[in-house]
Amino acid sequence: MPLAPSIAHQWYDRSAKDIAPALIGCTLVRQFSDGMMIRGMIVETEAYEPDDPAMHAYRGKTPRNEVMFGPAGRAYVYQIYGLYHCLNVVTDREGIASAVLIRALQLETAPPGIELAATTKLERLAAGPGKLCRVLRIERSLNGTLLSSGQALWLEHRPPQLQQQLDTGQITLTQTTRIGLTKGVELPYRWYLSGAAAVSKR
DNA sequence: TGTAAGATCCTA
DNA sequence: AGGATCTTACAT
Repeated sequence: MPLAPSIAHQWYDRSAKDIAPALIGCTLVRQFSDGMMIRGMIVETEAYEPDDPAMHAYRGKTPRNEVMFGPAGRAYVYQIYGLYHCLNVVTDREGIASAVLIRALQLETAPPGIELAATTKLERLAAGPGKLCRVLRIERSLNGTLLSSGQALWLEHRPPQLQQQLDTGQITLTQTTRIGLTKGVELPYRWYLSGAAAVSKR
């Protein structure tokens, strides 16, 4: 089976609310310097738009958020609550701050070195933005990483079979409001794969 | 230089 | 419902 190419940077050059649902079903790949890989299917995303009060760049450019003003197809990684990291894909044209938060992954296999206790299901290991960054060892050093084959992180398109299931309605996406915010709470910018066990919250 | 809030997660 | 834990942004 040939290797799937990573998603090209031009693909991300649209608004976050267009990209967020399109990323559901795509595969996130984390590759380490020794060649080890962890792969998981994206099952939950949230969009953050320039005119969105919940967006980190709502009040302009700062050192933390400047990656979001750059070209699409890079990683925006920040630390939250002093304990966790969150991974975003930068979207839209250069100069427009816009990003998609990756909220949950369905891992393909248990990551090496992580023992699954009897009570810990694989589906819940990356069910949340902080949890998936912990499992994939994504931290602020990866902020600004180009999402491209051979880098530390990249994305691959939906497998044809999944695309067909979406086209025929066998599988559907749910669109709803975002989680954990105090601003922009009414905006319906969260999407998840209906019924997926790895979704953070239903 | 101080401080309040935060795109989370786990336990009780 | 509360706590862990610390960076960031903005006010003073």
